[in-house]
Amino acid sequence: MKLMVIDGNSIINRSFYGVRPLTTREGLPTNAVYGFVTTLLRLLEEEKPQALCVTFDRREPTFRHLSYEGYKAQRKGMPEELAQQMPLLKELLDAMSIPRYELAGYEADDLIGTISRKCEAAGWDCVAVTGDKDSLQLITDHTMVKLVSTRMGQTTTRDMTPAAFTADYGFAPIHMVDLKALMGDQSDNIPGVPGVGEKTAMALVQKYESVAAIYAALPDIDAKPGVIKKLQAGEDSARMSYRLATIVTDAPLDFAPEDNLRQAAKPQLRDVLLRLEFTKLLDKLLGQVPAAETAPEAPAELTGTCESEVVESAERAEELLALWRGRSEPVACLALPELGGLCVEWGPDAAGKAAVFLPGRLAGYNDFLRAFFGSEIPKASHEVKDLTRALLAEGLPAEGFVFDTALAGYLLDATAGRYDLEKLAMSWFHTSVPKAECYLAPEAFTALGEDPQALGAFLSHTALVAALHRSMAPKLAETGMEKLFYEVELPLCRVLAEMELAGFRVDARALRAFGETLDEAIGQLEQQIYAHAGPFNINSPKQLGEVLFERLGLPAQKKTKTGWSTNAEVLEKLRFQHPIVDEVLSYRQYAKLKSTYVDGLLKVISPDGRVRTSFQMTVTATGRLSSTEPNLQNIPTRTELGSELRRMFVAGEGMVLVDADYSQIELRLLAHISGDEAMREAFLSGEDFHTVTAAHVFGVPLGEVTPAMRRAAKAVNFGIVYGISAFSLSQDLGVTVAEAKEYMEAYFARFPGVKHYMESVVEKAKADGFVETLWHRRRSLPEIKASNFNTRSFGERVALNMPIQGTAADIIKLAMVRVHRRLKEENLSARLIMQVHDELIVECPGSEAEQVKALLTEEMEGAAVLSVPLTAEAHSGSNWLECH
DNA sequence: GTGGTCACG
DNA sequence: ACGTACGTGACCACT
Repeated sequence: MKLMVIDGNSIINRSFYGVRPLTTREGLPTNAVYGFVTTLLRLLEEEKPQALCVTFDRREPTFRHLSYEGYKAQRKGMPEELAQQMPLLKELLDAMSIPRYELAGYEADDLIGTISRKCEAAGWDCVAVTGDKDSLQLITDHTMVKLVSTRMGQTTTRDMTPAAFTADYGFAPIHMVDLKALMGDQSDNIPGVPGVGEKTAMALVQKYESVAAIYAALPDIDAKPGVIKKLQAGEDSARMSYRLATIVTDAPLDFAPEDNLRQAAKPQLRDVLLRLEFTKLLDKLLGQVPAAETAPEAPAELTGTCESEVVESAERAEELLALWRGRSEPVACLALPELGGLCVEWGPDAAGKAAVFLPGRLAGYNDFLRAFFGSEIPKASHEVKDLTRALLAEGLPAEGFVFDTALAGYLLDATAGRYDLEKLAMSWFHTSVPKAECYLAPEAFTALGEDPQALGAFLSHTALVAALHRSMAPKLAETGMEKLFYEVELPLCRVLAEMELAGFRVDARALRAFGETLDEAIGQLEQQIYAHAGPFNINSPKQLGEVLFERLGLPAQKKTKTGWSTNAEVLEKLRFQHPIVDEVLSYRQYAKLKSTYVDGLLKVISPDGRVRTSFQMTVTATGRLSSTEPNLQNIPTRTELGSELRRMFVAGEGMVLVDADYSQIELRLLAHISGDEAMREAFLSGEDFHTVTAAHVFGVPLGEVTPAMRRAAKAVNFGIVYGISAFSLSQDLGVTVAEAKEYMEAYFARFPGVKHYMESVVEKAKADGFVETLWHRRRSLPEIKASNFNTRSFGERVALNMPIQGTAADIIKLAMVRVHRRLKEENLSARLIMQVHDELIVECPGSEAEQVKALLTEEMEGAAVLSVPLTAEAHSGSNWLECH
């Protein structure tokens, strides 16, 4: 029989430092528990013990403390994020029916020592799992130590048997104590013999085996005179260290190996795993329990109380529409891709009723959609922007959306990353729902009406939308985000849906021609580079690094995880050392333009000559939109060659583009939010802001500000918005850290309100655990309380940046809704087609250009009232380069 | 799938 | 002493 005993503290510690940070939706750290469980599962697989238990340290002073006060005095308390996870782990072990042992006054390894001896006495084998080399003294023919070590993120174990130990150390395991007694152990505060280190101690133990034998033979031992002297002087310390290093094997522990035989997990295991949000482990740990039995333990409104029907007659559909009209509570609705089916769930509060509408089963399906989505029946749905786009694409109306569970989930936790219904069920109700593939997989999708499982999944997701709405809506009110949600994000869905459908006209011919020019340049540069270094793949940072820094011997500047850094900043510094460097820089620039922009865009131009981006509303942590497939928010502008691409983005036939952008909105928000008088005046003066700042910081009149002074002031201005440090500023400006520090000090002296804002926002973030924008958009910030310096510093920079970047995002989103509304009200055929964070683009007939310019400026400037002017400038032109 | 690089605000 | 700007997405090489 075999028992495995795990050193709980040792393994959870390793997991904490070895596993990337993980938290639940509410910010509870779980990485150490996760690491522990995965390690445990692997060990069980490897050893297949019949019995299993875990030991823990107690905080109380140990037996060994009593004999030596300094013992472990230097051990630091565990970090808060780890301490929080200890009770979680214990709860999880209990749920898994794994016995755990702790005893006041004893450490985990004392308990392991005791347990291993009791196992042996009962005729059992014992496997002790720990990362602590101390325990190697416990190794016998029947006790093996599985030594866990973490190297470069990889956890490995070594089976230490008597043979393995002796091969490593050259003496028997029991003399590990003697080794420790001589060499000491910093981390355990065992002094050892002063002046005797690992080498000397190893040699002594290998020769004489024990401390007792060494001192018995002194001074006639085979060692240098100096060592003998140190041994003589350190005898007391050696004997005391011997006691300290000896693991207790007779702790008063009520233990019998057979009490630890593996047992079935307790029912609450499911709850514990759900609370920890260990979705992936759920299947593994609940093991062979059939799927039906692990079906969702849904909140009341999600369980079997839902009556459902597949609607098959126009009369019934009419009846239902009549029933829903005039409701104040929304119905929940979920549509299949391309409107291939619709499920509507309604009912008083919890008990739901649901109806499914399918094109194959309901004659007049399209008419029903038109009536349903053309009505004011209030609707809660999931990913309203996409549904709206699907409806509009079919020429159908899209009215009455009053809630979006994905969008609400995002506002309530902007860093969660995913907001699909499966994830929301987990994080909001700690329950699992069937996977969306159940009804989205091609087979299920086509046969939805005949497949009860697919239909059931579709229904339960719709019911989930209803349940989420009931839980989320009050939370939006509590957090002050109602206005942001109902007046900005939700109406924005319609605006973005229309923008995505509209697309942006691209001149494919010009683009192809540009591509050919680039190709020629790329080919030439390639030949020049090969002439210096022979052929290699210039696109491979690895090969390029080898060529530059090994073959050509250029001085390497920075390293990355995997090799030499070859980025533009590094190459810039090497430009004058070898002609190849400039060629590589040019090559990179051309290759980027060709592959990402020319080829990338050509691939996605629709037959009508337009590209259609997707705007993501639930991606960024600050509230900005993002743009994908293609990303139209990073079309080049900073270099002349790159900005040529903007010439290819053109207005449609007979149309023009009107582009309007906010002028320095983030710095204006800094002035507004911080309330700094001098900064506000700088904006009110109407002079160039960076120049005014420079005049203040350097104490010179406006007319005497040099370009270098302006550049420095500008860098500090942006630095403040990003959460500045003197180091980064110095890098940015190419000055010393000391000079950068001087700039910052001068800046803060002139703008004390900004300094005060920076301090108070960080302080408030620490108190609240989150930061927010003027419209109460929120970002939770568990990092700001972290014990790790870098993590915490990151949290502080985010605390400074998010309210500014996020408020700018709030404002332009509101402006988009306002612009959209005004364009409609004024019966213009102009339409919004792009947003790039502080810039909006409208496409309109040439005749509307002047009116649209005025309208854009007015609605953008009027979107917020700040204590400084908020200004936007509009230009028109036939392509993006011309109008920006 | 991850890391390096580079395009944008 | 720590190692540094904030927020994104696409492409390429390489595992």
